[in-house]
Amino acid sequence: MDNAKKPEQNTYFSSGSSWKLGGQMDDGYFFNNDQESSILREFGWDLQPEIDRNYETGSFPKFYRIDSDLEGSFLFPKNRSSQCSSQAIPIESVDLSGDVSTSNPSVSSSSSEELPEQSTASGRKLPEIPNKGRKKGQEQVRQPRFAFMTKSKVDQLEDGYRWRKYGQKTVKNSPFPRSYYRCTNSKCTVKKRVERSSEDPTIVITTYEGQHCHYSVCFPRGGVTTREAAFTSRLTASNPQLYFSGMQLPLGGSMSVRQSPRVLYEEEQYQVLTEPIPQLPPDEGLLDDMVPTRMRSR
DNA sequence: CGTCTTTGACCTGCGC
DNA sequence: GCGCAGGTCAAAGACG
Repeated sequence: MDNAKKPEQNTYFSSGSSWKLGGQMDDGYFFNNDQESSILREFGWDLQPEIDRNYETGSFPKFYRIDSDLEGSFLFPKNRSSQCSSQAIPIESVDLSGDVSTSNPSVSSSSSEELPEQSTASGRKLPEIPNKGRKKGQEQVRQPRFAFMTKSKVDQLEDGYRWRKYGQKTVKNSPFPRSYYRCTNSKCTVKKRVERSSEDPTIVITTYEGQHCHYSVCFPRGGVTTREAAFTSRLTASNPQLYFSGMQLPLGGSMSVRQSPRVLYEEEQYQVLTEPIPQLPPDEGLLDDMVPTRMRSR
């Protein structure tokens, strides 16, 4: 990555060994790169500037609205059965242990290519099956990964899903620890890592691994509902099999209640967009995913 | 009381 | 074989 050309506030995505695409907040475009925009258009997305929030909030800085005719129909795609499909096209996994700026830019964003066995750029295999439960020599199945860097003052970015922290480790050559989270849905194996860049402490590197096989928590809770939630839900709803650079975008509904609230509210600049997203009737069998136990019991 | 975070211990793979 | 680093487990405590 070229730091000299790096926008002041931006986000980079990666699902391979390279980071791609910076999006500036103040120019109204997230995917302001022709090549990347064309990729998105291949997915049938109609790119329109949609959301603008500064990095003080810890939210995604910029989104695009897609398929304007989907308004009001998000959260519940017509083809619901595909939500849990496993048609992710595996691609090279992200290796964030090293210098992301030295990654290989030749990794294509095309999702039409199926690549063989996944491994990190360093060749290190990462455990998927719990170490203690894995037999020696047992094949490790790697989930596709998707990572992005976002300028943010808070570590926990809103992504619409509820996460449980299960570990934290210090990172070599970095003063900032790396946190490990798992999706709180018992049936969902998605994990994410959150760490700050040692080179630029204002940058949060979030790596998702796996696919959510459920809907995000999308009901407004305590008035905390974001337009990002609406948008991201729309993304997964409109194209549940959408994988950016090989993996489904890890996007979902409103922020989780336990997403480090102390951190969030300690940020004086933190502000919540109050425009509500349309509430849609819960679907059978997905109540667990969409309505937390506490809410249902009240 | 259920859920979540914290944190030290443990496991595994890799490089030397 | 050893040390290191990344990743995970699980007990304890905090929180609402």
